[in-house]
Amino acid sequence: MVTIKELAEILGISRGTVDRVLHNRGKVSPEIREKVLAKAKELNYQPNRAGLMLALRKQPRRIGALVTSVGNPFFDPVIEGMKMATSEYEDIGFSLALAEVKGFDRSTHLEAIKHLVEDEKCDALVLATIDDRMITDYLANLTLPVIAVNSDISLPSKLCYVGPDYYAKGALHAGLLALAGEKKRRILILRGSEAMKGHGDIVRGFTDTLVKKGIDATIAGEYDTSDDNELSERIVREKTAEDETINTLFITTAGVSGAVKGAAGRNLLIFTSDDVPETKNLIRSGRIKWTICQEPFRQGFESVRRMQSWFIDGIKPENLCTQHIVKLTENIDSEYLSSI
Amino acid sequence: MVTIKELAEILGISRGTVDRVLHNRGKVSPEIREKVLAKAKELNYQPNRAGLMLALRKQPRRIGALVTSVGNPFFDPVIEGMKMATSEYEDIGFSLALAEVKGFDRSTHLEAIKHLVEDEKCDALVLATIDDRMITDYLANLTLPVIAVNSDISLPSKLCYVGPDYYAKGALHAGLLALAGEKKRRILILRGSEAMKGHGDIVRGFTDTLVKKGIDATIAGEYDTSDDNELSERIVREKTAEDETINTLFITTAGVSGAVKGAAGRNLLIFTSDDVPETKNLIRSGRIKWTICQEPFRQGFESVRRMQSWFIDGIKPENLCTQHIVKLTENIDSEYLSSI
DNA sequence: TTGAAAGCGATACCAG
DNA sequence: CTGGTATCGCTTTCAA
Repeated sequence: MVTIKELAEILGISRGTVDRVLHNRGKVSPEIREKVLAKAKELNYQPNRAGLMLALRKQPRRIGALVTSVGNPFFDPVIEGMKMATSEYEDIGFSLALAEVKGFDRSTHLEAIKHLVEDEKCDALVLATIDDRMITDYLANLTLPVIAVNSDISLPSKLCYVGPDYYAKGALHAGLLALAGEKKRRILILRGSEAMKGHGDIVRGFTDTLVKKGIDATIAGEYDTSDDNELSERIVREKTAEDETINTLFITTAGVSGAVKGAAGRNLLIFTSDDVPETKNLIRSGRIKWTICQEPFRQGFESVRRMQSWFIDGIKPENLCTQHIVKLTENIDSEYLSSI
Repeated sequence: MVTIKELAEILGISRGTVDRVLHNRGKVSPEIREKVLAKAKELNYQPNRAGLMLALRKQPRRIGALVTSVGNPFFDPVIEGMKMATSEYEDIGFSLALAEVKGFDRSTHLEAIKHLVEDEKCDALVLATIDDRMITDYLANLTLPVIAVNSDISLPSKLCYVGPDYYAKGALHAGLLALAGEKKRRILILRGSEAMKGHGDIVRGFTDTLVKKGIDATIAGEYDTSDDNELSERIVREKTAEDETINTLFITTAGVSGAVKGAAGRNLLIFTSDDVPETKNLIRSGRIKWTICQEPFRQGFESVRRMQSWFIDGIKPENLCTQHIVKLTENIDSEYLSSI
């Protein structure tokens, strides 16, 4: 509750000097430095956010965000969240530069990131990108703060990760499958690109947990559908024709409607991940039994907000693991866009 | 992006006058008033939050909160959320007065609320209370802003409600029960006090949905356990002895460990609401198959935060329906205290 | 190396 | 009814 001004008065020095000590800028004599630090600690000095924000607007900050939203409606609420967080602080000089790309090609991603840094002159990066050396090496050589959102990257200097634990998500799918009965399972899996580590983690979490729980299940096959509906449809149709024992379909990627079409006429238990519009109707009708969402709005909101806090009060943000929200017919229509 | 100062300069009048117009306080000549409003709209004037906050600390605000937390660990994270929201803005003069009571006795609640208003001199109320005329009549005669949290109240003047849709929660339980197999169900229900409307709504949502989905299920009985473990245990033991066809136990209240003890030796499918510590171990071990949580931390955080926003920028907050989080063994240990 | 002062946006109060 | 001014906490810049 003590302010810089009060601290200065108590110590009989000027506010400027106290400020210089507390922020390690400029030269201050060691004795005064010690005295200030001691007193600040004693009186538990905490900077006032309002004052901080007011002074901060002199140096506008641009936050660059990369999302693989092209052709993937999952990212729509993520972007909404980012914009919402930006609008809360735009009057103190924060702005958002959005780079939207399609898929997981590393050159495309690198190019988009370079655009944010070089053309948009961003002061910070919030990235939903792939964990590739070409990209992390480039980022490691920048001095910009980076937050990973939705999919984590191996960058020691990153501030934090905001997004789901994909392995746990796969495990939860297995838990639901166990709940759904002791029937013998033969499972066909449609998954997303290997380039994005999370896609593999979901499947691993799923299969590991099936084994751990001793569930009577086997995997009939695991295919990357490249988020393509026609490909998904063909795979499901062919595989279920080849192997009549397949009774379960696990779709962890886009291309859901194609896959479901391919399963027409067959009595499969189907479950998916996320509640993109394509999925919603199929959950409502009961054709898809459940889906597990991952708070996309919050991912966007929190990633940008954490970057803002980093600039405002310099506290290194902690990782945020978003919740896994199980959705059935009964709750598919509840709001995903919580108004925070 | 335009400020009051700029507005004043453009119009050739003082900042004080602009301020008076924009806040409807003090007297201003109609012509000037019109001019100011027109210009403000034209230039899309938005108050700057930093400036607002800085000026606001001159009038400290005390927010009074009532929670039925005594003997009910569900409210622990709610309180944490309230404290977290308070700490974010305490440097601009917000403080929290917490009144903790046990159970749903209306006189106890009214007394606690009066204490907040009269003794603690609170400027606003955030209440987890019962929807009783004695209480709402008292509140209606106050001029303080009120937000209902966790359980809604019939108070026309309340700003908003933050908490779950209990009926939907019951429906989701029914959805999960349907997922768990087509077995014929005979269900024993343990529920909380009628005084709290939500308790009844859960059961209604549950039974309505069982019927709607055409599930082969009957209710063996529905009992208020008063959150008491010994009573729960006795009821479960007696009822399951009387009626050997009972194969399902739905516990929507505290006293979970007692109820589970009473079910010892019997092969019941058990499910509950919320993940209080008492429940956690039983979910881990698989004795309880699932529980549905309701973001308690967020309820506390958002209710207080909404009240703060009401004071800071005067925007009437919207209702917030918290999500229903299905928890199985696989995700019972993921964090409930999301750091927002 | 340190002090003093201006400025950020909004409010409150005192004069006129 | 209106204008002017001090104030809030912090940063930054200019002098000393």
